[in-house]
Amino acid sequence: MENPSEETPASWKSLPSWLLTRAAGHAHRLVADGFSSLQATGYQYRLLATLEEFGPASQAALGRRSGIHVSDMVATINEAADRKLVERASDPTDRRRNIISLTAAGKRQLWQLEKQLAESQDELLAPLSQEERQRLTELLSRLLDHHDHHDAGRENRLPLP
Amino acid sequence: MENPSEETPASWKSLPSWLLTRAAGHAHRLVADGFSSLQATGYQYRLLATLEEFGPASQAALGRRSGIHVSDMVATINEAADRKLVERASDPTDRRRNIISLTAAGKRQLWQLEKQLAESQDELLAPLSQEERQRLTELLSRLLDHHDHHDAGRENRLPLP
DNA sequence: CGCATATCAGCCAAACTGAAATTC
DNA sequence: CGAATTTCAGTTGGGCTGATATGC
Repeated sequence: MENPSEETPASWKSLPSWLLTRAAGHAHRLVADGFSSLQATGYQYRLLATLEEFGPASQAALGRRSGIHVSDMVATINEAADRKLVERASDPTDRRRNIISLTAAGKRQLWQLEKQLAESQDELLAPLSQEERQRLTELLSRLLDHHDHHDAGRENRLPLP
Repeated sequence: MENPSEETPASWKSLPSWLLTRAAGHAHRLVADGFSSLQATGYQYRLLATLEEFGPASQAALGRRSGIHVSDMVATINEAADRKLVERASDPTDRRRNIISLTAAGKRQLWQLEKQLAESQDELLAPLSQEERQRLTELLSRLLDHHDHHDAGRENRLPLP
């Protein structure tokens, strides 16, 4: 989507799910554009930020902490390791595991990304006052709390044949 | 993403862009699941709703009104036509155009989808009061107004070499 | 001529699934 | 043995681009 620009109508365009989806689209574009100016993606940022916040960890643990799927984590780490932003070392105490850690270059890259990210948030929220920003954040948090704790354990409860 | 469920932390998880993206994810899942129980997708719904609201039109016009890309519109109409939900007739006054119109079956399907959609909205907003729902809607609308009218005419203004 | 229309082929990022090999 | 970990290959739905053929 993302270019009505000609005719503009329609009932469903005021539905909360639509507004949310579109707003998220703008947010995603702003953030992704900011990141790409530093040759990074959302996955790259989340990997680095999780490493800095919780320290070195196995790929599986990083996946759980960052919400990145294990199989995507492999590719994300591959790229970060190629660019010397993280290091992969095998865990001597458990030979299934790799221990991933942040390099100095990775930390510098993370700072850049955080700066970019802050600017993106500001651009995203530009039309809202401080109070409004806070109210939006609070409403969205309430929504997420509900659905995260409530929809958890959904999925495989299908009506079996 | 969509299953933290083990460890739960992280600074960036309170950023507006993140909250928005996640909330939109839940919204999308709820709506898509509802639609899929009627063998439909968002594109199918948007096509039918646009046809009902504005009447028969060419594929290009439907694309502009619904925000569905012309090339996706082709596939969407193909499927709807196969299922007799819409009819394709070539425009006698302009032989480039097809005129697409809603069939009776298409209208019935649209009603079902609208019912489903209303339920999804309610499930999505379950944790919010009426006033809160309205405030959320209003804040999101403000965000969209700004970015729709403001980011329009961005893209190809790159810093040339 | 330049423009609009319909169609087709393919790309992209993000979130997935499924399966295999290895080690605990 | 069952369970966890890493890896690879593939899929999905939504939003795209680019090219082509045709008619205005």
